[in-house]
Amino acid sequence: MISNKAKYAFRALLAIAAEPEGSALTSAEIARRHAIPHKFLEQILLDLKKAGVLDSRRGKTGGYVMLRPADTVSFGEILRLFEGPLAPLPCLSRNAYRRCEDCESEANCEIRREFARAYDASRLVLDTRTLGDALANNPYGGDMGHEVRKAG
Amino acid sequence: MISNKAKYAFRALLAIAAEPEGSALTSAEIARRHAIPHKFLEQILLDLKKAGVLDSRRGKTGGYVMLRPADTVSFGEILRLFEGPLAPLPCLSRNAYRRCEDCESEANCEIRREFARAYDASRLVLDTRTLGDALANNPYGGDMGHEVRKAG
DNA sequence: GCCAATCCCCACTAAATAGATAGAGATTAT
DNA sequence: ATAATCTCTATCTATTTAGTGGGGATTGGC
Repeated sequence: MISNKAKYAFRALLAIAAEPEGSALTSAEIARRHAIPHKFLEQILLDLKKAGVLDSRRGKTGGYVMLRPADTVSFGEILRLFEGPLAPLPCLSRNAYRRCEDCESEANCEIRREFARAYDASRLVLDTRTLGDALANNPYGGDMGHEVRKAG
Repeated sequence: MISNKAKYAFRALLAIAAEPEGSALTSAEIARRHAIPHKFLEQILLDLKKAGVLDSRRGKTGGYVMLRPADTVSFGEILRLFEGPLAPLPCLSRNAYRRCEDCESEANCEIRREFARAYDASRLVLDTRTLGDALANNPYGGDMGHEVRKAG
């Protein structure tokens, strides 16, 4: 199960990305819409800003906007930001590799071999699908050009 | 990342399943071989017994044996036993479904839709591959008949 | 019958993580 | 000025993880 924090992050990002270009969304409004504790959400949005995903404006007409286009932000990237490595074993993480202390031989480790298969399968999805894909309501992830939302 | 507990469970199961039929393996021996804290491992083996995966004999010649054949025990089953539902969201778990409290419509939830894709991919692997497959060192999971170990 | 080895059961603890809550400071439009 | 917003730091509580520890029950060998 993913954490509430990560789920809140996705809810917020999808709301911000769905906003018309140039128009900012406040943390209070996002919190209200999705019943997210406001101060908790502020921390999350701040993390997303520090990670270079969001930009923000302060003051009366402030709020958050996407810094990068929604179709360049993958689900895997956001998940890693809030949950740490996605790999089921430290010895399978490319980004945060650590050897299992009790492992005699990675090449012969049955656990590693089987989990690598599961991890590869889910990573392929998570690192491929983007916020843009999700908003486009496009089950097979084809190129949608400039379109953002396809009517149902 | 999976828990130590789950990892220990896999190490123990693979050791027990690799044993010749009818010969039992003691918790002390498994703990020694794989540097697992003994008392912690005992709890794990007991859980596996209660789940109907292992059987045990007490007393001087005691130890643990597989209750079910290794090729009927999937990685997903063991993982669920120690980690709870594998689904990334409660609303995606078949076995332990719970509605997301803040969700207005599951059918229209972008987060649910995307995570379903990732979950399907990894579940397909975890619920298909068995301890037997892993021990057979058989990367593509074909039928190995009665063979348990294929020489390298 | 006794002993030692083993599994079985239950209680407890220490550290880390999740999920917030709180308060004050910085910036900006009006 | 002021009110609304983002920004930063600290703190708190509950849960989970990863064990540890002390016995009790069962069994085989003597």
